[in-house]
Amino acid sequence: MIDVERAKRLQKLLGERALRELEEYPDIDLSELTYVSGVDASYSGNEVIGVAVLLDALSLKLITYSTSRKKPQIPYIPGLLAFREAPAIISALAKLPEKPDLIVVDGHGLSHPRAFGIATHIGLVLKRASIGVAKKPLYGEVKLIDGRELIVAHGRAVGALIRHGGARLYVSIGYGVSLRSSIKLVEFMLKPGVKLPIPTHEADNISRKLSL
DNA sequence: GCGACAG
DNA sequence: ATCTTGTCGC
Repeated sequence: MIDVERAKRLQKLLGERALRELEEYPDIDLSELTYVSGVDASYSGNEVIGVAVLLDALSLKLITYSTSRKKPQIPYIPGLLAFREAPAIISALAKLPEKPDLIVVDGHGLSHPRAFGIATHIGLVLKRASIGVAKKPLYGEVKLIDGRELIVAHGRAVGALIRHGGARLYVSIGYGVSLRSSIKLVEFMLKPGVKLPIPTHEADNISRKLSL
């Protein structure tokens, strides 16, 4: 079992670092990407099932996927989701035949109480660009800026609320890619009739079947 | 103390 | 996340 207070202190330390480096995160154009991954987790009995799908970045077609099962080392606590799901997800990502250029995570990135949500956590551990896409808000205020609904947290614009087919998606910077590009890339990965970006939708799909 | 609270 | 009945609407 993980020490909750220790985990929060670690997040605060790494989150402050992430906020400092935020300005240096580069714009990343779709043309620079070859592979993109979508990750998700589900549960079966007392195990966390991590799923990582590998897609062609341009066509968004599924190439393959991998999974990993782990015993949760902590109960679900809002703000500490990564300590519960990231181990299985990172393990699954390591099994893919190719390293993705971008990882789309089911959950928040910098729109987190200590600026260190699961998307940022996974991106930093693997040193890969990542974006968080959550179905519900967690932390930060939505403000209209330049005609866009941005998520402001820790004094900075770290994400955006994107309305898609009646639903709302809370997109936030994960790691290594600017907010501007994160929004643009997620919008590209959204398709009519599918609630989530294709990468996480595919991971969700597979993840759900494996928990049965 | 009260309410909020990703998956 | 997962467990679950009925109900509303195309």
